[in-house]
Amino acid sequence: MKKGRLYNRQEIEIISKSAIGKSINDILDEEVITIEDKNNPNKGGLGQMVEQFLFGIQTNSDSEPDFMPAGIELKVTPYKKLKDGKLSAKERLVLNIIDYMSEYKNEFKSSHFWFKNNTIQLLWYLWEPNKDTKDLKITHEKLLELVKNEDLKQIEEDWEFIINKIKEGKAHEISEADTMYLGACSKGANASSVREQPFSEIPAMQRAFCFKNSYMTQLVRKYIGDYSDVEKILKGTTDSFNEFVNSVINKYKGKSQKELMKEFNIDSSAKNVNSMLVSRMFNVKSKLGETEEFQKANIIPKTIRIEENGRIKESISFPAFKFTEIVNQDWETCDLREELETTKYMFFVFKKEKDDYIFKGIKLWNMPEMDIETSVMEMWKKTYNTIKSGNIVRYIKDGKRKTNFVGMSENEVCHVRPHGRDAKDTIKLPVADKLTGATEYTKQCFWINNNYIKNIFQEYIKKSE
DNA sequence: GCATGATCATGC
DNA sequence: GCATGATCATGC
Repeated sequence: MKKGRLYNRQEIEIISKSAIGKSINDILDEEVITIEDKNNPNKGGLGQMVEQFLFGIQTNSDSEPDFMPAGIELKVTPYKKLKDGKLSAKERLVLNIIDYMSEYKNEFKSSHFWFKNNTIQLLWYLWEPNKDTKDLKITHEKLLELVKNEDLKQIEEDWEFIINKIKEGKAHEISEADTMYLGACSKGANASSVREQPFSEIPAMQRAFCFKNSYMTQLVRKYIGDYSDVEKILKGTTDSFNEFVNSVINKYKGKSQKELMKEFNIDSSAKNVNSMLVSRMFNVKSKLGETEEFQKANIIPKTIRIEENGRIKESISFPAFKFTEIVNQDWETCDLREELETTKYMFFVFKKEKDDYIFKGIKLWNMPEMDIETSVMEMWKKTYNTIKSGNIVRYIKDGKRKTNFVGMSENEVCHVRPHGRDAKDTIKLPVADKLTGATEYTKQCFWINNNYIKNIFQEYIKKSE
């Protein structure tokens, strides 16, 4: 029954289910499959091999779905096990390239995106390090029908957002972090892979629609496992994410830190008391950023305090990094770049008035590509070199160590500073520090400069002046 | 006043 | 015990 592209929905389902528990090598060992190319199974990735050896279709770059007339697109996608045992998607799911010159003419349901991807047969395989691709096993399958998907509303909103940027002549400003679930990821060898856009002379980076890594991770946890203890913020409401967030903000806007502490029965001198208040606003037990909706959209909540004079006193910290991991990465694929390119930050603004901080509202923001590829890159590369060369401590004065890490005054956007319990909270260095001989050093993290971040909050700073 | 090193309370 | 979000403390 080799019909290739002509398989119908039921046949696709049967074949997909038959692949579960098998690797490409297992599939090739089976007698049933007799494809001409069976003896040349070395080209392409796992996805192409599955298309070829499981379904008997040749890789193509057709604008149609893989199976016609069934109208089903086939996607083979990896997930992995994290150190803490949780599952996560290994990659974003890349869909079709965005044709800036034509896609804007369509409505969502008549778009090329919809035509190609409205029904996707997913095959998941478990990615494991140091294992031959042909030995990785397919473990789960799922037919993803967008029309029945609980996230369809958000996906359509995301599509509209991207299309609007094209219509505004701003295709060159699109960022994957712009949207919630459906993203526009860069596609091409480097920043010089550009194409024309209809409403501007500026060439725009080639991009494809994708389901963002964070969204795929939630699908993995939902359909493969590990999902039960994830808290939701949307409980017993028909509101969309945005509507719900707005209703919560409006409920608490204008209240002070002291009032909110009283209302939520929090008596704490913790430095992150405002973030505790924010979790309570959303009636979340743990952390707001760990809820299903925030994870799925890759939104990280942060609180920010604006002083009476409009200054933001403190920079914004990231989790501490591991020195040994930094030197094993390069800029193109490092965690920091990945996070900044794909993450949206939801700032909860507290502004100082008299002896209290008033909750003023939120601001959604992601770092512009331009800043990531210049200032952040310079900082990251210098951090890499500092660690790799063992040149961390510059000198010691009054018991305090002056370092060669990138400081605030040196970089417009970000810097490196300690981040731990105290100076004794150390972690292993890949290369001993030349000056002190230390083989461990106080944990550090990347910080976004307070003065850089200030520009984002002009509306809040001006408003009450 | 600002930049930098250091540190705190919490939750799991 | 540790990671995290965040603010404190001090010398120039």
